Amino acid sequence: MLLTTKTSSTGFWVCPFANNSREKPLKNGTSQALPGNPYSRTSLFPSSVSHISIGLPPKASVLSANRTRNIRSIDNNTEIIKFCELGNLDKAMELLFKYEKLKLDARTYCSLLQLCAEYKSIDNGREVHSIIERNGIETGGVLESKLVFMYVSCGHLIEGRRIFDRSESKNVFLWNLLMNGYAKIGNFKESVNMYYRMLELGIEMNSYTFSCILKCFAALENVVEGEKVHEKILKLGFGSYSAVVNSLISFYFKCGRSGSGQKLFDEMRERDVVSWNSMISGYVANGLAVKGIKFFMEMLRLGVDVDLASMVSALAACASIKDMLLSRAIHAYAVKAGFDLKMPFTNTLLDVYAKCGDMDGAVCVFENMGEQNIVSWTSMIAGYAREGLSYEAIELFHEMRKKGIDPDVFTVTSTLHACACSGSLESGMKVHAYIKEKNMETNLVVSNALMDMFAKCGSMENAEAVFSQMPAKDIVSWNTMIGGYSKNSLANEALSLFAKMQPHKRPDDVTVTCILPACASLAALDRGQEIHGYILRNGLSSDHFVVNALIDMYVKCGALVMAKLLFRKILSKDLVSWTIMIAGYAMHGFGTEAVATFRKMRQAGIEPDEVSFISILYACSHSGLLDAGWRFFNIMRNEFYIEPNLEHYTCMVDLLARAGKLSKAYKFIKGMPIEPDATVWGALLCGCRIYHDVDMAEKVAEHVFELEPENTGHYVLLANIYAEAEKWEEVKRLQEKIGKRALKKNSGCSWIEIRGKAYIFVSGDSAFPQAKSIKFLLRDLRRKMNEQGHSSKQKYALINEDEIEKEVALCGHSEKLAMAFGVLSLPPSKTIRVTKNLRICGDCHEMAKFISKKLGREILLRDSSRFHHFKDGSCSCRG
DNA sequence: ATAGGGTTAG
Repeated sequence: MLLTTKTSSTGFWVCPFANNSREKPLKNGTSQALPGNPYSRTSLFPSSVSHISIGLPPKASVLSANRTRNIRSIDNNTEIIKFCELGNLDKAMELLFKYEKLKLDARTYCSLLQLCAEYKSIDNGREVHSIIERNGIETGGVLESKLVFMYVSCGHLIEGRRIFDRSESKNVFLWNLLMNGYAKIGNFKESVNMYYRMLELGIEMNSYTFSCILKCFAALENVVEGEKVHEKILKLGFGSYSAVVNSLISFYFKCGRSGSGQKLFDEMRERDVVSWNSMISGYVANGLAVKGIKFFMEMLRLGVDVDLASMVSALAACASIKDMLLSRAIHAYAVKAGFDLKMPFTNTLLDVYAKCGDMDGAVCVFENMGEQNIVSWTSMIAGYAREGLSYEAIELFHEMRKKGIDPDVFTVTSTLHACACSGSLESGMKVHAYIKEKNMETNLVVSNALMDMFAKCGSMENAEAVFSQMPAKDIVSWNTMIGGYSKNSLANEALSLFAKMQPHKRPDDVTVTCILPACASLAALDRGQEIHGYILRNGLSSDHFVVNALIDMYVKCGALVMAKLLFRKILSKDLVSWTIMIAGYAMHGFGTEAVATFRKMRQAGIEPDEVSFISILYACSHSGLLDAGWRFFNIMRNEFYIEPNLEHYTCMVDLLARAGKLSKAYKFIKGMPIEPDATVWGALLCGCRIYHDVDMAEKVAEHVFELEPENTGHYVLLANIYAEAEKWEEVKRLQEKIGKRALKKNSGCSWIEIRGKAYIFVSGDSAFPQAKSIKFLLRDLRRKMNEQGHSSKQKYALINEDEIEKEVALCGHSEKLAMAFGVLSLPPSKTIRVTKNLRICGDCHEMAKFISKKLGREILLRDSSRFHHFKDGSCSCRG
C-alpha cells in the first residue's frame, strides 16, 4: 500500500502514506429509505390471505369456481367485495369489467383500490380509477383518499399528488400519506415542504406526521429543525406516544447525538420492543457496537420479547466488532426463536462472516439460504472486495446479472470498489456502462465510487468527466478528486482543486490527508505549513492519518526537526508513523538514527512490514551501513518471512555497489529469484560510475538498455562513465546512439519556494527572474572556485554538446540557478531549500558545498533520491 | 386507512 521507493525516479516523493488508504466511511447511518423495500412492515400479502396468490394454483381455482356459484344470487357490489376480501384481484377485476357500466357503491371501488394498493398493481388501479370517472362517481371523502392511497402505494406519487391537490377535503391522513410517500423515495425535501405547508394551514398533526418528519430531518441531517419538531411534540402532548418517542430516539442517533437518544430512552415510561431495537441499532450506527450488544443482553435479562429486528441489530453489532463467537451464540438463539430462516437475518449472518474475513463461511450461508436477494449478492461482493479478492467480486456482479437480479446502487459501489482495488479499468468501464444504462450516475455515492475507481485505475480524465457533470458534490466527491490527483502525481492539480473547493466545502480530516502528500511531493513547505495551521485551528490533529501525513510532509519538505517534534508528540505511534520517520532519517542521510528508530519501533511491539523494511534498507544504503543492511535483509526473510521484492533488492544492490563490492552485487542480481528490472541494474550502474569500473559498466548497461531502451538517463550515465575514463570514442558512439533514437532527454528542472511562491528554473531556459544578477553571481563563484583549485571538471558536463554550450552560457544547471536565486532572495540566516526533479549533478554538488562555506549559507537540496544538506563546505551525503 | 426499530455502499 505504501511507499513507492524507486530511488531513481521522482516517484519516491509522491506520497506514500497519507493517501487514502483510509477506507473509513465518512458518515454512518445515512441509509436512505429505498423504494420498494421488501421488508416494510406492511406485508404484500396479509397473513389471512397469504396462501392465496394471484396466479392461482389449480386447487384454489376449483375452490373459487365453487364460490362463484354460491354467491351468484348476491348483488354485484357484494360479489366484487367478496373476491376482494379473498385477495383475488383478477376475479374482482373481471367482474368489475362485466358491470363496467353500472354505478357501483363507493365501498366497492374502495375495496378494489385497496387490493390494487396491496398488490401494487398500478394497471388495475388505473382501470378502476377510469371506470369511476367514466361513471361520474362522486369521489369526495373516503374514495378520494383510497385513490391517493392506491397511487402512492404503487409508487406513482405524481398522480396521487394531482388528486390530493384538487381535493377539497384534505385530511391529516392524506397529508401523512403523501409526506411518507416522498420520504420513501428519498425526496425528503418535498416531505419537509409539505410539513411546513401543514404548519401554515394549521392542519392538526398527529403521531404519524411527527414520525415521518423526524425521519426526514434525520436523513437531511438537520438537527436544528428536528429539535424544533421535538419542542412541538412536547407542546402538543405527544411526548408519551411510544412511536413518536422512538422516532425521536432514532432521529438523535442518526444525527450522532447518542446522549440525547439515551436520555429519551431513560425517561420513557413504557418502552416497547422498537424502543429497545432503536437503542441497539443507534449505538451500532454510532460505532459503539459493544454498547448496542449490552442493550440486547439487557432485553434478554429483563425478558423483553426480542424480535427479528433485535436479532438483526445484535448481529450487525457483531459484524462491526468482528465477534464471531457472539454471533454464533446469537445464531443459535435465533434458531430456537425461529428467526434463522428469515432473509434479513441470513443476510446479516452472511455479512458477519464476510466482515470477519471468513469468505468460506459467507459462501456457506449464501448457498444454504435457499433464496438469495440483492442484499445477499451485494454482501458477498462487498466481502470479496474487502478481502482483496477483486476478481471474485467482479465475477459475482456478472453472475447475478445473468441470474436476472438487477444490481442496485449498493451493488455497483461495491463492485466499483473491487475494480478500484485491482486497478482494472476494463472491468470498471463495464460497470460504468451498466450505471449509465440504469441512470444511476445521478446518485451521489455512485458517482463518488466511479471517480474513485477511475482515480485508482490511473485515469484522472475519466474521473474529471464524472466530477464535472455532478450537479451536487459532497465533501467525499472533492476529497476523492484531490486524493486522486495526489496519488497520480498531479500535485499541482490537487492543490488547485483544493483551492477551488474552499468556497463550497470546508476541508475535513480526509481532505488534509489528501492534500498534504501533494505539498510533500512539490516540497511546498509554506503551503504545507498553512495547512498545518488549518489543522490546528480546526482541531483535526487528533486524527492518526492527519498526523502521519503531516509528518510525512515535513520530512519531504526538508523540515526534519519539525517532523521529529510532531513524531515525539504522538502518543500511540502506529506502523506508518514509525515507517515515515525511518524513511525520513534515511532521506536526510541519518542512517544511524534510522537504525535506532527501527529498534525502538520493535521495542514498542510494532511488527515491521515490507514497507518499513524498504525504509530501513534504503537508510542503510544511503548511509553506507553495509553490515546493518545485510542484517536487516536477513531478519526480514528469516524472522518475518517477508519475501524481498524488487525495491528491497534495489536497496541491497545499491548498498553493495556504493561499498565498491561490484562483482558481489553482480552475482547478487544474478542470484535473484525474481526477474531484476532496470532499476535494480541501474543501481549497480551508478556504483560502476563511482568506482570507475568501465568493464562492469558495459556488462551492466546491456541489461539496463534492454529493459528500458527509452530511458535516456541510462545512456547519459554510461556516457559519463566513458568520459571519466577519457574514452572519448565511446562517448561519441553513445551520443550518436542517443541522437539516432531521437530520445528526448528529461529536462532538468529545479524550484525554490520563497514566501509561498514557487520559482521554477528549467535547465537550458534563459528566461528566469533576476537573470542578470544570477549569472553574475554564478560567474563570480566559479572564478573563486577555480582560484581555490576546484577546477570545474569537464567530465561533469559531458552529456550533450549543445547542452554544454547552453549550460556554459547560463553558468550551469537548473539547481545552480535556483540556489543562486535563493542566495539573492533570502536573508543570510535562512536555509536555502531547493528541489530538483532529477539527481543533482556532480558539479552543482561541488558548487553547493563551496557556497555553503564561502558564503556561510546552509543549503538543503532535495533531488530525486534524497536530501543533500550543505553546511560549512560539506554535504550530509558524504559525497 | 398512514408510522417508529432491522441486512448491502462511496
